[in-house]
Amino acid sequence: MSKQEEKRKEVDTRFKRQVCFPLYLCAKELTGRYNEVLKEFDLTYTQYIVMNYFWTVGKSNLKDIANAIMLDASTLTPLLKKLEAKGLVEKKHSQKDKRNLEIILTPKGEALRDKTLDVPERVVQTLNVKREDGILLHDLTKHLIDALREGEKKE
Amino acid sequence: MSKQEEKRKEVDTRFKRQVCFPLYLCAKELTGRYNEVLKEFDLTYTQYIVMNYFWTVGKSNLKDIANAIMLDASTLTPLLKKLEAKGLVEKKHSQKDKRNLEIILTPKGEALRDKTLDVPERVVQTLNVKREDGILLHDLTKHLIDALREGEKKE
DNA sequence: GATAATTAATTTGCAAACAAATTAATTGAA
DNA sequence: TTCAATTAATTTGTTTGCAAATTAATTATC
Repeated sequence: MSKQEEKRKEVDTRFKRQVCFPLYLCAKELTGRYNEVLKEFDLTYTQYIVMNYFWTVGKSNLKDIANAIMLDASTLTPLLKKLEAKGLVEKKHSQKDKRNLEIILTPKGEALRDKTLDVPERVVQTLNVKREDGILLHDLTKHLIDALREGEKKE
Repeated sequence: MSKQEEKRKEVDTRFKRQVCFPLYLCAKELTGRYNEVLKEFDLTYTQYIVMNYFWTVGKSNLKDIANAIMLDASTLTPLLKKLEAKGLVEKKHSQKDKRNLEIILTPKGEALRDKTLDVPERVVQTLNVKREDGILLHDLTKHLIDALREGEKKE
């Protein structure tokens, strides 16, 4: 085996053995930072993600949200109950199909949008990451997610 | 504002607004794949991480593990109890300092090492990611984690 | 040497997160 | 049309994960 081949094998092994761990740590740390900033709005990171979905897409039903943000329906049921308890969303069963749960923003939920506009910026400020690294990280993870979802379709 | 400046601002905003979400999804998906593969060894991803720590470092105490893999002590207490119940580790209070909980691998825990050697490889095979992308992702997240830990020290 | 401060681990309480089972409503097939 | 299959959401059970409070042991201070 040539030196180059050995090197490639070593890097390969490193990748295979550890690629998940730093990723897992990063995600955990970053959502932690979000949670700190979001505390002032009485939101958790996941709740914030769901609210972002509403702010972007508007009203929706549980299944579509679950699909869009890749969360299990059984995770969303209690989460939406909490958002409802906070007066941010309202739920009602669809007339067309009573199985469907339609969820809409309340005025209070709508109003929260502007108040939280600078949250991502505030989080990024607490990390000392170079802009290029951040963009690269974003693109890579986005690309990976797209590939995974593409893969799921075929199966 | 020049076209280039506008572009930079747009990318900046995109980074600030979304860098966390794809990362969060990737980590969730990847740990999910690990969990699928690890089911056959009756291990969860986090339990596997802790076992990896023992396989690399050897015996340790709760605080050092918590620090090394960035998990709260209160997360590890029940996890170690489960590993103990499975007969993979043993716990005993240190003679020198009775507050310290020393944890060591049992022969069964030691033996599991070889059996799980190809787990990372099997997980990577289920993703269709290019080797370079994987290495890049690894390096970026590792770098980010290092920066975050460095930042913590100063505070 | 007694007491205060610190430290290591545990406990408690709460919020994800998913798998598997269940319920209720709709669609499809005989 | 009736009954089976499918679908949307919920419930149940288990594991993470952290924050805050607690317990037990050690170290520091007076």
